[in-house]
Amino acid sequence: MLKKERQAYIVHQVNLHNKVLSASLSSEIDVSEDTIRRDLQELAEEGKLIKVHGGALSHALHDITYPSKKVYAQDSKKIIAAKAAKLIKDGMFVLTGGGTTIVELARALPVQLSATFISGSIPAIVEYMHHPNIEVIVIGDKLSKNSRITVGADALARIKSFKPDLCFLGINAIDPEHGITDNDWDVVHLKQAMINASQKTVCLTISEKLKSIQPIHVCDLGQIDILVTELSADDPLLQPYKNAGIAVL
Amino acid sequence: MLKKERQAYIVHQVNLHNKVLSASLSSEIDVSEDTIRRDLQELAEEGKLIKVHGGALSHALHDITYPSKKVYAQDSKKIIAAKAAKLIKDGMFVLTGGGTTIVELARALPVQLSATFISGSIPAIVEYMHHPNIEVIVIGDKLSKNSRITVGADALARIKSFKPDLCFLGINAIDPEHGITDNDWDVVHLKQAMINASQKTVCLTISEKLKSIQPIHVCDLGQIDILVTELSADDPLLQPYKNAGIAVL
DNA sequence: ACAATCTGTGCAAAAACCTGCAAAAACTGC
DNA sequence: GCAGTTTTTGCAGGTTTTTGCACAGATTGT
Repeated sequence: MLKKERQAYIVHQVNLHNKVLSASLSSEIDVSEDTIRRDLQELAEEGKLIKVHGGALSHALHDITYPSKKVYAQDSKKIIAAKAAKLIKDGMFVLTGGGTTIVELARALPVQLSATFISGSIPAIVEYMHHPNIEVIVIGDKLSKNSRITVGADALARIKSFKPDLCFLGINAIDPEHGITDNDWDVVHLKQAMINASQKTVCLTISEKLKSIQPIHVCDLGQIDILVTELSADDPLLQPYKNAGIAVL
Repeated sequence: MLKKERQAYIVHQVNLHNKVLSASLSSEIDVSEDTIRRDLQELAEEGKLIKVHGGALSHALHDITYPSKKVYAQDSKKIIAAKAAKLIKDGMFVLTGGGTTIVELARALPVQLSATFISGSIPAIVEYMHHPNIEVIVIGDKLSKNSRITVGADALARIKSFKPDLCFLGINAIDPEHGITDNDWDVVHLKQAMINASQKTVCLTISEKLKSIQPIHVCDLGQIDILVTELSADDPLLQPYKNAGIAVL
């Protein structure tokens, strides 16, 4: 990895998470902490960030206006993203849906990961675009404004033409009895196509949605392979899903 | 391998992957690293890429990671965008390419405009997404990181299936004699497909590029209908294009 | 206060770079 | 066609940059 590239990544991380730790950057990028420190120092001199003991902070954090446009339950989603990111290995083809959890997953991907991501979600694509070693394939079609994902016959047909290793879905409702449900007709079709195309399906959800139901049926529990929540794997809430044969992280 | 050919290959690699390493290029093309270094140096002087220790980076990476950096000649581009926006009427189907000028156009669209935009440029799509009355159709395919636009056979085929009223292209080089030229093989194909599909083609460019030439031919002047620059329509620089039958704004 | 962590400095090895040079290739004018 | 010139390329050398490590001093939290 080039020095400039590394520094660009650090700036990106700072802007994204408002803070970075020297130690975690060091292990992420796989260089010594000394190098990270030297990078932070240079970037601080250029005014790109603010260096503090143990890492660096973004300039925005020092601003008076700390906008509370926080994503709902963002902390939980970060935990989910970190767990899910570990499932992706170098060289994989990964299909992802939309939603804030998927965006968090995109942000949590390690720098050195070299994989191909297929998606129709514009916010997710924007995140993938920033990762140096990730190839992006955009699924085209009409853009649904509220979900910010492409939907329609074209998108469905294109998804069918792939055979990705993994598929990540952020889901709105899951229930041991009724399986996965949703409330948007187009998005339901998309999710079904994605599940059918993929070798393994991973569902991401915050625990709050673990026993909820929406009007449209997406698929039964049998069709999903892995469920990721912010809870620890032995939480009693997850037992019904383990009983259904789903691996729980 | 010819020198020009080699340099074109390097530029293409940079456009595609956002970075190149001197060492890997050297073994790929089978020339010494010194030669690669000299190439990178020349290309950097021409502004085609950014040379760094160990290789080179694309300009796009810098734009992405340092968003504070001003878009080149942004004031001129805002003027161009304002003029171009007037061409779009309610109900139209509009095909747009990529580039900062197109993004400015997207920002300059009036709120009440209700039209359908078709594009493969991610930054442009992000802008369209924010407009309440605009429908967006995304052209899918592999994402070229440098130009942040989808390129490939799929994108070309999809463009051919539309018959939009207008097509807006941000162009890198135009010349009264050689017409429109560019430097990225994939983008050239895209532009050609867009021009052929559309009923009318509108080219946006800052005056600085009015008499410049790039290595790959896109189309002749006869194929474009309207040229928009930041200059006033009676500027002598624009006379050759008016003589060629192009409407100038 | 003390232990753990983080920081700055100096140093050494590796990698990348620059300069000058010479051979080979391409071009030029005759 | 051919001698002379220019361009291109690889190589040898010496220089600079980058990076990891060691160690001593500073900072932090309990």
